[in-house]
Amino acid sequence: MDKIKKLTIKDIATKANVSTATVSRYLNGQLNQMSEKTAVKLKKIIKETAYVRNSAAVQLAKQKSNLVAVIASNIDEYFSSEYFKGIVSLLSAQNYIGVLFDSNSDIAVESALLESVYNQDFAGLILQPLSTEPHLIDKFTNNDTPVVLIDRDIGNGEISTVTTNNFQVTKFAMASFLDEGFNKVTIITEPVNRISTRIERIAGVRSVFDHVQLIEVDTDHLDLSELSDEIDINNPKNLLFVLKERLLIQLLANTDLLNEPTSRQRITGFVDTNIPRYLAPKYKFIQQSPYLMGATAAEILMRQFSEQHTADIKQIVIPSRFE
Amino acid sequence: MDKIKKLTIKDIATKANVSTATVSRYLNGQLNQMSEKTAVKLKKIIKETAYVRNSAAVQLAKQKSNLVAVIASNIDEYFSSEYFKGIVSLLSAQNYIGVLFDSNSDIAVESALLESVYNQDFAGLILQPLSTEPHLIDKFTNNDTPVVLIDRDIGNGEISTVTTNNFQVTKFAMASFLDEGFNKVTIITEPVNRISTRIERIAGVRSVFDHVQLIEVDTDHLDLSELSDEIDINNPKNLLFVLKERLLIQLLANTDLLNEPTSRQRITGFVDTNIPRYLAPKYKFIQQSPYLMGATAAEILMRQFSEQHTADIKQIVIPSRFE
DNA sequence: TTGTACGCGTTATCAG
DNA sequence: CTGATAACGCGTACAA
Repeated sequence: MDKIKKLTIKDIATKANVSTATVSRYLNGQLNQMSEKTAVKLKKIIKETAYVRNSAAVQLAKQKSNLVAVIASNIDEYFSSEYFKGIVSLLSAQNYIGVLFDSNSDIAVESALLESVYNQDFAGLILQPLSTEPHLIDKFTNNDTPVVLIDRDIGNGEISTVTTNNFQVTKFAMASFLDEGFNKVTIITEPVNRISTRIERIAGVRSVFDHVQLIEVDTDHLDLSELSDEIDINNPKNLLFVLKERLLIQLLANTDLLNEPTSRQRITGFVDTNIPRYLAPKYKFIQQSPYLMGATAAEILMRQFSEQHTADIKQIVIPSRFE
Repeated sequence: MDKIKKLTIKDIATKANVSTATVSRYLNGQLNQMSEKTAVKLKKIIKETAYVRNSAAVQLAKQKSNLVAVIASNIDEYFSSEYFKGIVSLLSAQNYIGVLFDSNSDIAVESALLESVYNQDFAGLILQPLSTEPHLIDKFTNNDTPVVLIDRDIGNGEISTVTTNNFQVTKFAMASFLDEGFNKVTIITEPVNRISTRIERIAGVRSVFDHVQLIEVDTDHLDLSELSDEIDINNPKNLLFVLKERLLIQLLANTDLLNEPTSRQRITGFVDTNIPRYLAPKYKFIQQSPYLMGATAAEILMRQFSEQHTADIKQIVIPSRFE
């Protein structure tokens, strides 16, 4: 039951008959600054002793942690956990740790989290933004802390961003439905606010259809009967386009649209999981690639760690599929 | 665009005309060790300057971080994100940070994560275990790092654990179905292995029904037609009991059980979200309280932070509801 | 190529 | 009640 005394860089230095500075150089990959003999010796000893650096000390000396903050707008959603997985898989390969925070779709929470993250010297930040206030992020960039936005844009071109082709893929899908004879689209979404994904998707619909109805609902307090009153359900040329999977599932499960005599697909939307396909195997939906989006965001972030003056801002688009 | 120089404890001490030691005491809440006057003065200055401690320095000095590792067996599941939320809500109130890791249902990954977490001096660990090897956890307890298990037990009574009443609630639900005239149960689950939740649920079924069929499937590669061949689907007295929500949804969406002429509920299971209820509004399912489980685990963990020799091991049970 | 000495911000100890 | 000072473990000028 004894506490295991952890080795320090000093112990390693002593064992190897070199100075701590040399060990430190080895640990930081500055192998060209020492004889090959020394490097080999250190490699052996470190392996044998299973020595690991004390990350607190590293952090204190370097004035940066190995923590990357990831602020999701809602971690309940499959989309979030999936892109978080993508982020973590890349980060951990470079010994960074992804820390997941949840702004819970609440701008005040987001603001508090950003403040807290800022104060903790995180090495970087990946943010799925709620607000469009760039000044919240300026603190980080002024502090040389790289920031990457994911999923949503905030409209200033200063920050690297990973999104999907919301407008294009929506337009593509809508064009397909137009061909099938639809003449009206009812969009069902959570409140649009200034959320770029929703704005772009709606624009995608409007670029194809003239007759567009927009219904904003609250997922947690959805009144289906109230909703169906608003929808022109008996018009077979009215397409339902649902921007959020949970809403889509609820509608698929509770309307008769699935068992239409015409058996024509009259409802579609953005999906994250396979569940909508269980419910309607022959329907086509728009599917994103959250894992890839996360991995990409992490990659961009880490590139900014190494490059000195993070000159090139990148707007990366990971396309979605309509299928 | 200037870098903002962060204040140090030294700066505060100078401004207040006291020593750094005094400031440190104030920061640690040792208010009885100083005059009220000093305390008031410090409070004012710290508020005005918006000073925050450098957590790396704290960590180095205390030899413990403010990070709590949370290792989930699969973060894709709603159950995980929900209990993680519960954990975070309690931790953050005490300035601890929850770090989410995903063992991805892979014992090798779990083992590697534990090793990595151990080396990073996390303040504590909340683990949803895959393996039942206690020696993986001994390292932590030997090191005075508190550990709490969540959802699943590993069978040695040495570690605090938060679970639900898998056996009891299953038994209760089964008794209700027995009353309705069922005489056989088909359990559909992912491979049982040594996972305590699954074992207990199966035992709950067996405590009520004599005729029990067990089918182990792989969620990601589920062949529905193959499955229905195995099930005695035409026997109206055969109940389907599904241990995993994703499987349950898939079955609900793809079988005709929902539209039985008898309109009797012939399928049930454990659920995490409302989705199964969308599909079958009148059915009864077993619902856990993951958020509460997480909050409870965090509370136990934090109690172990303060108490010296974490004497009392607790086995907490958060009951599930059949409704 | 290698070593020394100091800085990083905080806490703990011991002396007043 | 308060202060001085030695750790804590590592990175990095600067020196050799």
